[in-house]
Amino acid sequence: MTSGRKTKTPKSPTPAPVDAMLCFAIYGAAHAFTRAYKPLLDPLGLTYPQYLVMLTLWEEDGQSVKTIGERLGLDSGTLSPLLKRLEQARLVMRRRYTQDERQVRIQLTPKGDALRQKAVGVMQEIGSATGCSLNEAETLREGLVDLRRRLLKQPTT
Amino acid sequence: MTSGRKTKTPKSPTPAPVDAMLCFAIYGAAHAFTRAYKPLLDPLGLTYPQYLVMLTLWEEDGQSVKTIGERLGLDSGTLSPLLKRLEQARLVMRRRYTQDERQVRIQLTPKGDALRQKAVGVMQEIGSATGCSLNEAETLREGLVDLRRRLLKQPTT
DNA sequence: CGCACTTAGATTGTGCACAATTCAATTACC
DNA sequence: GGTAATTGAATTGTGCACAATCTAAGTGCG
Repeated sequence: MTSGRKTKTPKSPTPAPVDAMLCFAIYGAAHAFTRAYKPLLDPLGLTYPQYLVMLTLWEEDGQSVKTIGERLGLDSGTLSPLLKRLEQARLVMRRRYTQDERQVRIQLTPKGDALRQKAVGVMQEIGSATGCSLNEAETLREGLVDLRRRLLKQPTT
Repeated sequence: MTSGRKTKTPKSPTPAPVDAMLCFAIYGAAHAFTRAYKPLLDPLGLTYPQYLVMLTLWEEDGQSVKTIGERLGLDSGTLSPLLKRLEQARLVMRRRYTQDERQVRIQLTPKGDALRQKAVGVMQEIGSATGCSLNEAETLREGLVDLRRRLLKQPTT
């Protein structure tokens, strides 16, 4: 309540900035996450988006590009070069399915699978960095997932 | 303790993915926001980060690049080209301060100031697209701001 | 078969994001 | 005054993100 923000330019209508503040907050939190992960991921040779892709593969190996894209909300234009870099780093292999040669199956190499061990430490450090209880984190997560679903549901009109 | 999430590949240790899920959620929500804004911002000729910069200028005109960067958490390497595009679009002007010529003062043009009117509509549409009550939005926002603060507070070791 | 249609990935072009570097202006200290 | 250190922007290089486009493989229907 109160919402005592000082507006310094009262000449034109500046509407209640609640939604603006929410978009600021998400924007800032997303970047903060990326920055917090960076020093932990650098020793592993992974960027943050690459780490997210590896997480999905550690959870289930051998997914197609499309499947990974659906989970992370990314398209092939983003994933193709990213997966190429992971392939160059010898963390994954890319093979066409024999039944349907349009699909590319992404599989962990032994090196990529082994990296999972180190990732465990990363997750723990981030967990402590957030300083959240599991309850807090889960509440926040649910709110975000909900928000995301609602935002994507709009056909834009 | 407990952390009863189902793991699909039990062969290697996949730790409780609570934090991983949170980082997924933030990542996804941030992208969802960008996508939700895109069709609304396209007619204005703004990208989402450009819109955020304009929001800060509508709130307070004549800020330096450094000030804008601190508010949004961006550095000059990101802002310089972005502000140049806004200048090319005749939405802002860039002038050096006379007292300290190292600083660049970003000022709205009449066109940039006028755009504020249309932005009001954008904010309202997004507000309804989220389908959140103001309370929900505010709770979520506070959680994110908190999280961000804690993440950034780590000196990384 | 032959043709339109759909789908999976890859490619191209624009723009954001940051680390590292460079440059100029200011400030501090002698 | 003169040199060193600091500060504000800009530049360069790498990588993410998406729209639009393209190719090739699969599918449907006559």
